[in-house]
Amino acid sequence: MFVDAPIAVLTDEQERAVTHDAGNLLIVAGAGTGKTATLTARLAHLVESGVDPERILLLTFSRRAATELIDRAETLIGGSLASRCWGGTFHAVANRLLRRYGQAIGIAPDFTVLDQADAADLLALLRDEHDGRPEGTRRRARKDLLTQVLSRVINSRTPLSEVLDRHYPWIRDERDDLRETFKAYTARKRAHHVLDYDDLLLFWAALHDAPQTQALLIGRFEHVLVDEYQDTNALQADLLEGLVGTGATITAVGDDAQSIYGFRAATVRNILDFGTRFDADVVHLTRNHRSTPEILAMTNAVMADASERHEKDLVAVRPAGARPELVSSADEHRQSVAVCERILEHVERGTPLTRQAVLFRTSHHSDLLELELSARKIPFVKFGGLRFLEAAHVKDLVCVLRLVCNPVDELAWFRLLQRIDGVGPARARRLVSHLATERNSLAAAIELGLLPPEAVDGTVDLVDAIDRAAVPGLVNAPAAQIECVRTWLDSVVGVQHGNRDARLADLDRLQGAAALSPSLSQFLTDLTLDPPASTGDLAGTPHLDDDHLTLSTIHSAKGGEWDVVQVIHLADGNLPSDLATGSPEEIDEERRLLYVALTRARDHLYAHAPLRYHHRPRRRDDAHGYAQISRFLTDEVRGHVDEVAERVLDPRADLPVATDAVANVDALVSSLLD
DNA sequence: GAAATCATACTTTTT
DNA sequence: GTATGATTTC
Repeated sequence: MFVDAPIAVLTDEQERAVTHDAGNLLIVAGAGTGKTATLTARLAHLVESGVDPERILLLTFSRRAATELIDRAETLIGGSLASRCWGGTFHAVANRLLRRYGQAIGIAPDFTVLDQADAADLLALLRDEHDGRPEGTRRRARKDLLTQVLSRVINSRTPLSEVLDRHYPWIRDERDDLRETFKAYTARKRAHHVLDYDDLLLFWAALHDAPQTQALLIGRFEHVLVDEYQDTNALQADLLEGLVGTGATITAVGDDAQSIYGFRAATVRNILDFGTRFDADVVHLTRNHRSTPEILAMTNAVMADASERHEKDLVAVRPAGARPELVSSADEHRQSVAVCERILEHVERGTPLTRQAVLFRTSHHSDLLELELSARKIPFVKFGGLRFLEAAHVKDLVCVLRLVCNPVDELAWFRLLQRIDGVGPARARRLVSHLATERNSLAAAIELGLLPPEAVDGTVDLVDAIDRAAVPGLVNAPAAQIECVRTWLDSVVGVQHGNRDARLADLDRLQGAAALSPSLSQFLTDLTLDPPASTGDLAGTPHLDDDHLTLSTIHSAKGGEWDVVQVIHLADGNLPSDLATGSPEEIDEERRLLYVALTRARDHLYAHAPLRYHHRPRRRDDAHGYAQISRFLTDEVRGHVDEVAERVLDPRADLPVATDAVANVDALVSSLLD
């Protein structure tokens, strides 16, 4: 996916960044200016100049990005030196540090990590426990929202009431309930040695704050390299400050024009303030080595309209190429056809599928295209969007496995017990508190009448399965452990939501992936901290050898580049998404999103705009689904593209013909004549 | 207290 | 079109 050729010879501006040796450094690297090459070279440079790789920390946005950086640095300097340096996401690194040093601040090393869905479940559970049923018929915030609110409070370090006012005004009057729920949630997590994503960062910060652990960490990392700095949040910036406090030198790389994670409380302030806050030198990379001048002219024009000014335009260094095309199609279906035709054209002209990508704002934007691709037998791998982990059957498997590792995992019990006929939320809750206090006393629970008779068998089967998988002999054989619980699991899979066969296949794939893990708990942690990013990730390697096209959300395409890029659904409501047009800031972020998408292209860029949507009229006053072309494609921008109408347009010709209309009129007339 | 039915926000991007 | 929560039913 990341195919950019390393730049053999560094430019002057890159060279300065690579060899900088006077404290903290900020590299403002515009799109395609050789950011990865520069970071790689700097890593290699550090190692060659004698820094112990063990004392280098690479903070990236995904584990994939970290391993790629390390691999490339290795090829530069040879040997396996670089493989010893630390790398990964903020969360993954926090996880490692806390397992090693957490004990000193009261974190048991065997904590489990809650993913967002778990956190939401727990919050909902506690809210119900706490305020029982609220008076009146008032409708409460849904549980996903609870995690969002709390997470924003923590990551942006902003008080609850302010977060509510600014971002969630419609649930402002639930503030008191929310506060109580959040407190109970925190207490419960602490009591059960469970950390959520935000806790990982908070406790990492605590490692810096506590004198004992800070002493341990002094000198632990000499150099910290942070990628995609524009997408970090306030809490993460504080973490860097903590690292500086232990003697680390920071190199941050980012581009304020590519900041697209505001919804996760990321703030451009981080990159804007870095220079002063960390007393850092700033180097700008402005020469774009990736795209043709024609493509750059268009992307520069898109950013020119941003309400917030950014660095000056990028300068192209590549020779002239083809102008980007703005392709309008009659509707979504024609758009898919147009995309496929261009893909095949480029394949014929010598660009393999792996060097082509189709990008879009939201995951389901590719639904129709996926059908068309399958029909034409064009292989693809999709990145981003609904994750594997969120599917009910996968969560079920994960919960059983968590119980194998930790028999008192309340959340897991709570979820699984409800899979059993005759057990709902109320019985599940009572059983959970029983099982959590008196381990393994299922028999006692049955005697106490906590289970209705018809549910006994299913529950016994579940407990047996877990016991079988938890025998000491299997501890280092995750796949075998999964096998033990499969019989029970397979009996409940798909009962609620159907689609049984596909779900069983998913479980098979997970089992295959688990076989590669050293232990079950390691497998589970990896799964939550570094979930499979693409549909192909778990399918095993054969998939990846094949020539395949990349489909990706724009968010997941960050950092990637392809020879041919097609961006689809450039219509108002889709990009900008109509869910994100509430404030000027949000619209600006949507614009940057488009900018990120367009700047992924090296040689050929196509922007697709369907003019009509059959399925979903975006607005009531637009009942026929006619679309406005994205507001970001202004006349100025369109001056830099060739406009292609996929087909002579008379959208009305596509309206379904009401075959009985004439007959109805005739019937009416004849009835009047009677 | 579980299961079935109903009503109504909400619909995205990810560690 | 969907998923979650509230309500009613068994």
